Amino acid sequence: MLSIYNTLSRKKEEFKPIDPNEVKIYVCGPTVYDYFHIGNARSFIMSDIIRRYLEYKNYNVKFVMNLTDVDDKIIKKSIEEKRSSNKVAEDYITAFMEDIAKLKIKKASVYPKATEHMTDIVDLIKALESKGYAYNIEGNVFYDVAKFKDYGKLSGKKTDDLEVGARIEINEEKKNPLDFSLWKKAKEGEPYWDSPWGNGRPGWHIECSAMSCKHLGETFDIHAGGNDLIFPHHENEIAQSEAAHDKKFVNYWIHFGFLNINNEKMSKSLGNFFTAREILKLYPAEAIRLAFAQTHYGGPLNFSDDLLASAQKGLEKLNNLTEKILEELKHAPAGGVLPDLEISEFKQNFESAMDDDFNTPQASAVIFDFVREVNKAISENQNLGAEFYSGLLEFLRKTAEGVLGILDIKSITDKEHGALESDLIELLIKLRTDAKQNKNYALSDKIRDELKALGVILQDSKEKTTYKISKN
RNA sequence: GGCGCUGUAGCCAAGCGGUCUAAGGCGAAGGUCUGCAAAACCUUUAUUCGUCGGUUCGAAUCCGACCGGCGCCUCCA
Repeated sequence: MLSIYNTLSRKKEEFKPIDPNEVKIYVCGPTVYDYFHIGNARSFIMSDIIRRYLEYKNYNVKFVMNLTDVDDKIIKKSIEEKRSSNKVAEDYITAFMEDIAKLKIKKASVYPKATEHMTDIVDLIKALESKGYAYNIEGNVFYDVAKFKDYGKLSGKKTDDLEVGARIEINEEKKNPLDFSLWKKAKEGEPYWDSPWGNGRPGWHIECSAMSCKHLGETFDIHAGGNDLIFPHHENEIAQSEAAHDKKFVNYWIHFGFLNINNEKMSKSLGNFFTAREILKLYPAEAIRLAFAQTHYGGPLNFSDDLLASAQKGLEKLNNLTEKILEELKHAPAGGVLPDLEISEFKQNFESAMDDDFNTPQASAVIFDFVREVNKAISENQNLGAEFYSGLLEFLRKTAEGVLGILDIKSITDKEHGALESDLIELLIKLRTDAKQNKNYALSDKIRDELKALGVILQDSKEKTTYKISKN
């Protein structure tokens, strides 16, 4: 049984999708005015793991991530760079897709863009207006927060408290400082769309309400995003969608903790960020994913080089074992020995960890327990059967690779060199082994050193010498 | 001021009433293997969970106070 911590109730709840076979998820995607940073990547990666686990559990997952491609920041950037805001958005969408792919994040079912949903957005605002939740002041349309009695139910805020403590700039036009823009009147030089209130563009919050409804329906299962979106963004989405449709908007709200740097939130405005692409030049996606998976998604995580370095180090263990399994699978006899190791137990532990509000730290601990126990079994037994090894591989394929995305079996299979190269290396190893047997250590060490200089690392074990290509 | 998160070994981090003399990763120390080395693998590594009280047969886990870190209330994943 899967349980999920729901921000709405502040409790773990049993997960029951509306349709028993299909899960509908909406995750707030990027505003495409820049490369996304590694803190944003945490939300994307964690929502990817959630999605993958639901698929592991045989749900059909409809996963929607919006792209905000019209916004103040994009306009600002387009002015700075003297090119159309369309072009700015387009370029960063391309970059976004590249980075997402490098992080091994599965593609969403749909990436709806705000600019392609103007009709839906306008219709939604019209519906709110006709129900008395919106008011128009000279082409600027605002949501009337006072009309929505449940306002604050997600963030736990009371409108009174907000009014007292808020640092909201008083806008003379608005009835209430909490009211937010649904439609912004176009200013000189800005992109605009036609609407019943005149030329303008949508506010940020309404996009998500309109697009989630369009692609997932008026009520759907899971809505996820960063902690900082709880208020006001998600609160406003609820206000818009529930006021317009008179039904519950979302059943489960999931929020991700921040990635901090020196215990401070990583953010564009503080300037203390690294882009995901920078980090991807230093570490493989698997290391980044493991580093994130080793902390629960809801808590804060302090980002550092050390964090990624130790994750990468840990990953080598997993890769070594996988490599060993693949190697053994080539020779292992059918019907060989089956050691006393219950793969099903690890599978069960993995599932119960993930079932408990996606406890990825526990789940990755299960993977490492598995690695240790398998290594032990391999060293204690001889002549292990092919059936055993393929069972191991199957487990890793489904869990470490399939759900957590911390293993890439194919990259281990595809050695980065051709058949000729591997034959030549094998030849040198053979010559070195002969030299060793003749106790010509000067020569054997020379071969080892020269190969190392070329990035080929030899590893002697009892029966044979193997090699590894080190990536520079 | 309001709302929320958080404090567990040298570092990162699960656990949230008994199976905890507390997972897992990094690091460190031993060991196996080896001509040597490297790698790999194995083993060990917190009687203790910010502090002080309380509840309980029993608390890292619940309650209270205090101390410390962070975030949201303005765009932000």
